Amino acid sequence: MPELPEVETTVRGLQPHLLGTKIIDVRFHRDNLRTPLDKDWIPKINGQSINQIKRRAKVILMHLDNAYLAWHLGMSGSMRVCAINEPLRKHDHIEFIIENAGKQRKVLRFHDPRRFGYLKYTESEAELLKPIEHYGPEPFSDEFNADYLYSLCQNKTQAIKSTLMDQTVVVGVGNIYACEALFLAGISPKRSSKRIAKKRLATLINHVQNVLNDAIKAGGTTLQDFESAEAKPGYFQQSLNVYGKAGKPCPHCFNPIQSQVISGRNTFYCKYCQY
DNA sequence: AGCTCAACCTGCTGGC
DNA sequence: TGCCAGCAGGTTGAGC
Repeated sequence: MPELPEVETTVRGLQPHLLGTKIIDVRFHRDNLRTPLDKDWIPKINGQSINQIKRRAKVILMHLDNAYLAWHLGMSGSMRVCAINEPLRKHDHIEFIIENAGKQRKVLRFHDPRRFGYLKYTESEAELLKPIEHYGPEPFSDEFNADYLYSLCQNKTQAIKSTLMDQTVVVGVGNIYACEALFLAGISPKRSSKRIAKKRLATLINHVQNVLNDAIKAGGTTLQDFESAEAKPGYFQQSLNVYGKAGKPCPHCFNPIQSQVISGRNTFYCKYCQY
């Protein structure tokens, strides 16, 4: 997926098209994504307006008049708004027909080849947030600071990269941006979390924030499956330093970038610049 | 308690 | 050219 910048880009792209519009109809083109799709609520949301669209962690939250929706893009999901007569693409699993104040209709489509995404309907905000209530702070919040991260790391022997990708520690950092932030901070992804000085963790936090911010500004990283809400590709991939660059020269020292699986995920780093 | 790994699914790429 | 193994941005839960 879409890591945090891609989800944020999607939210920003959807807002101008969807806010204030009314849901006319919902169509499912299959029965299940990661979890079964429950059709019972469809009649309940027809006629409701979309009043708010926001992001928490990697989840897109929509507030309707009397209901809430949580969308997760999984590993390959994307959402786009298009003309109502545009032909369905393969893997367009969900459609929301929407109508604006001028009675013009468009369609919101959820596309997800690998079907790791989900759509959840609830009628209370508490229930909406339940699946993500154990999550850690947002990476841009004041809560995500060196004191916080240092104290958490004290009882963790696992690799710092695994800690960084743990959504209960901080949300939104996936494999790409974990690799990139660790490279910029000069910290080896394999280093035990408890063996990193607080000052270095402060540097790491800065780079996590910078890397995510730059990616949001660039409209998200486009790999194979990501498309932003208006189906324009993002451009951040041009500025990746190490991710996916095994064997290519390190931008700092020109030695070849290494790759190694850490906690089941391929990890890219420079063994000379990161320790 | 902390950590690792498999599983969920399809599509693309690279090697033979 | 064509086939097939391997790999891909996330998350969860089982098992060590």
